[in-house]
Amino acid sequence: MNYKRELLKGNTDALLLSLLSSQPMYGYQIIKELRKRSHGYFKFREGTLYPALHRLEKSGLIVGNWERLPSEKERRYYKLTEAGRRLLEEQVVEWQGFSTAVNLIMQPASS
Amino acid sequence: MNYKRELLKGNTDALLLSLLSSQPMYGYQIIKELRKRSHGYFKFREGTLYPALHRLEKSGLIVGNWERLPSEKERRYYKLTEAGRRLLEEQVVEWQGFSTAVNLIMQPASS
DNA sequence: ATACAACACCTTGTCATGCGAGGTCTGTTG
DNA sequence: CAACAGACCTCGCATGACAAGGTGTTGTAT
Repeated sequence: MNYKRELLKGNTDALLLSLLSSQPMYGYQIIKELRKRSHGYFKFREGTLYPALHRLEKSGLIVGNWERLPSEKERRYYKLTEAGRRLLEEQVVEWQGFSTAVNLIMQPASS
Repeated sequence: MNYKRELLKGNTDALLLSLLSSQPMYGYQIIKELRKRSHGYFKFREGTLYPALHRLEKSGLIVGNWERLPSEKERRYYKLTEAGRRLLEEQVVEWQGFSTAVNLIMQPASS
C-alpha cells in the first residue's frame, strides 16, 4: 500500500552517507538538506533519521560529536569515516545496478 | 547490511505488475523472466514471489487461474486486472520520481 | 507576560516484507 | 530407481520506516 515508504527502504543509509560526503551535518539539518536537494521529495521523519544515524555510527561509517553553540545549545555533527566513504562508493554502484535493472523491467524495452 | 535485499523492498509489486502487463505468466516463469529481462540481476526467491502474488491477488490487482497441461501438471497463470493496470501506471510514475530524487542526492549535482 | 511554533535531540512499538528453510507432488533423464 | 528440475506452497526471522510519544531551548507573535 504505502509504496513510497517501502521504496525508501534500503536507500536511507546511502542517502545519508551521500549527504555527509559533502560536509558534516547535524540531524535536523540533514532533514532540511535532503528535502531541499531533492526539491521537496524526501521528507525524512525523525523516527527514521535518528535511529539511522545511530546505526551508521555504531557501524563505524560516520562519527558524531557534540558542538556547543555560543547560545549554549548543543548539536551533534556527523561526519563520514573512511569506511563510510568506501561503503558509499559501493552503494552508489549498487544503486546504479539496481535502478538499471528496474528500468529494464519497468520500461517496455526492446532488448 | 543486506543492501540489495532492502533495495528490493517496495519494488517487488511494481516489478511483478510490470511483467504481467506484457502477458499472463505463472510463478515459476515469472522468476525466470525477471532474471532474464534484468540480465541476471533479479533472482527472486520463491519465498518472496508466491506470497507477493497472493498479496496482489487478494488486493484485486491480478487474478490467477489454474491451467491443466496435457501432462496433467497444473500451473497457475496470473494476469493483470484493470485495477492492477491503473496501479502500475501510478507506480511507474512514483518510481521515476523516486529515482530522480535519489539521483539528485547521490550525484554531486550542481543545481 | 504568554502562548506557540521552530529548533534539536531522543525512544518505543507497530507493520510490512524479503527470504531462508522447510515441505509436497509430478515429470524427465541418466 | 535415483536424482534433478519444474511447479506450487508456508512458517518464522530480521530489518527498517515512521507514528506517536517524550524532553528542553529559542524565537516570535499576541
